[in-house]
Amino acid sequence: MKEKLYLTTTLPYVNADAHLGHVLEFVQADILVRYNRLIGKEVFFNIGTDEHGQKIWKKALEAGREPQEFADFYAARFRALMDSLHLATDDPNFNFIRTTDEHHIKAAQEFWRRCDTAGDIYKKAYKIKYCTGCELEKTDSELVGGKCPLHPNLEIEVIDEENYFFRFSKYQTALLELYDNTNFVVPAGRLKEIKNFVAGGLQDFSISRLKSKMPWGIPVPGDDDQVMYVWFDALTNYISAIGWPEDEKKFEKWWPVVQLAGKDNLRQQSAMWQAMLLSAGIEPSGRIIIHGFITSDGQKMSKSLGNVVDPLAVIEDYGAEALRYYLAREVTPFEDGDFTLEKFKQSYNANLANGLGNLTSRIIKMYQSYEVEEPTAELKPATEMIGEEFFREYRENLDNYEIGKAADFIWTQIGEADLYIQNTKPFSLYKTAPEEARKHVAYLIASLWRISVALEPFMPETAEKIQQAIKTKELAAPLFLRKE
RNA sequence: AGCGGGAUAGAGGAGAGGUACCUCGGGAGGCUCAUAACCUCCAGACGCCGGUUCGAUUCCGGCUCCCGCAACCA
Repeated sequence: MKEKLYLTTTLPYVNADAHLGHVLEFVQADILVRYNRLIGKEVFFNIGTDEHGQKIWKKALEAGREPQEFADFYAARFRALMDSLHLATDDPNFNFIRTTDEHHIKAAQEFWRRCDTAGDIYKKAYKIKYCTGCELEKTDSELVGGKCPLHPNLEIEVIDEENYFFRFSKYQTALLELYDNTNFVVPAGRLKEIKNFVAGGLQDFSISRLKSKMPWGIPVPGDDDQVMYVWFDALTNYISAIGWPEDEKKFEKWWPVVQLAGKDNLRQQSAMWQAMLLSAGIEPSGRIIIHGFITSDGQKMSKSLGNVVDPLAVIEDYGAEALRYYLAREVTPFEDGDFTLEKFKQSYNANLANGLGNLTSRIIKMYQSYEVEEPTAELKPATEMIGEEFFREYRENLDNYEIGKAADFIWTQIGEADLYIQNTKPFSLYKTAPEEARKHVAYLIASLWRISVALEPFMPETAEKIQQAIKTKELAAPLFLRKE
């Protein structure tokens, strides 16, 4: 039987277009998905959009549109982005979930019932601070001297709202036990962080909102006045995506999940969600992999700083393959990584144009000019080849989610091929000893083929182009032209 | 206050108890298959103060400076 893997990203909240952070996670996920398929696993790949909640409701109101219409608009744009990024969307085990899908709504409600049956949901009055000037809830951190900084002449009102709460506190011990599995959260530093947090004590959190104030959510079963708070609803997507609750067979086949999430999601994914699963009587997630943020010139990207990079613009100028390359190799998988257009261009020119692209051109040119025979025995299918000793280091890195190090392996091979050409000089040898020259070129073709195999998870289209060029002895167009 | 991460050539990154590596940039040379590409060589660095050690940039302690997080923002 084939080994299985269920991998999911965090669902982005669709109140705006995707930014580079989302794209980083999508690309990391896609590389892991493609790699695991390459080594022979059957992989279910879940990705999608989180569509309920106050922010979307408000934005829709402001725009004078229905929240669903608003969510549809952004969901379609996110879905289109998946293809623009060359994600493996044509695989039957690719799933794009929307939290407004009928099936997901039913699953979220059933999940609620299970937690309720377990005695983990209760109603209590919940005090919020409210500024009548802003007509908004305020948190303590937003207040200055106990008053709203925008309306210092008004008193902050305290409003009591009855909401449902989830007994998070009940699961402290169970969570700490879960963290005894030292690989539950990767990297280790993040596991330590969440351990410390949970050990410090947990407070129950609210999981519903008054429908009269904010109707855009999944109805709470058995209470027409309340809708689910968006987190409670959204987290259940990881199980509803694989058929929970009614398709037990499918669920059993894929669960537990390996999740990718940003460092801001550490608590939600590795503590809150796990407690919810325990409450509902479902086995916890398999693993949570936490990545960092993309900064720009060392600073958080933000509209006010004007340093936001639009992923679509980068794809427009350089192509998705180049963006995938940068995110995979120049951004460390677990720490923050920096992205500026300047750095991007530099890396593109050095590694894609001068490196991979130029190497491919020079090898293919000699291959066709010197009438070299195809080294057929060396051009084995990728799925067969990837298990060879040659790729051991590459596989070990990807098995440990070390995406950048696996990419380094590929570029080491590229460097060695360039050096091999320099040392054996087939281009001058061809004049005096053409057979010798042909042997060297055949060797180079085999190297280039191996490079293309390793490249598949990272740059699927480029890998395909290289293999085509080898098969047809013809490079249709240079892979990556230098940008000035 | 607390928690976490970081400080490595001009810039950006990797690294390991004992010749400190890579990319870009600077200098010199080589090659002509290639996308002014590719190859070789040269110059240039481990924040500060202690400790452990035969030996620390790497381990430990302190200091200085930066950057996150601080309950639901990838």
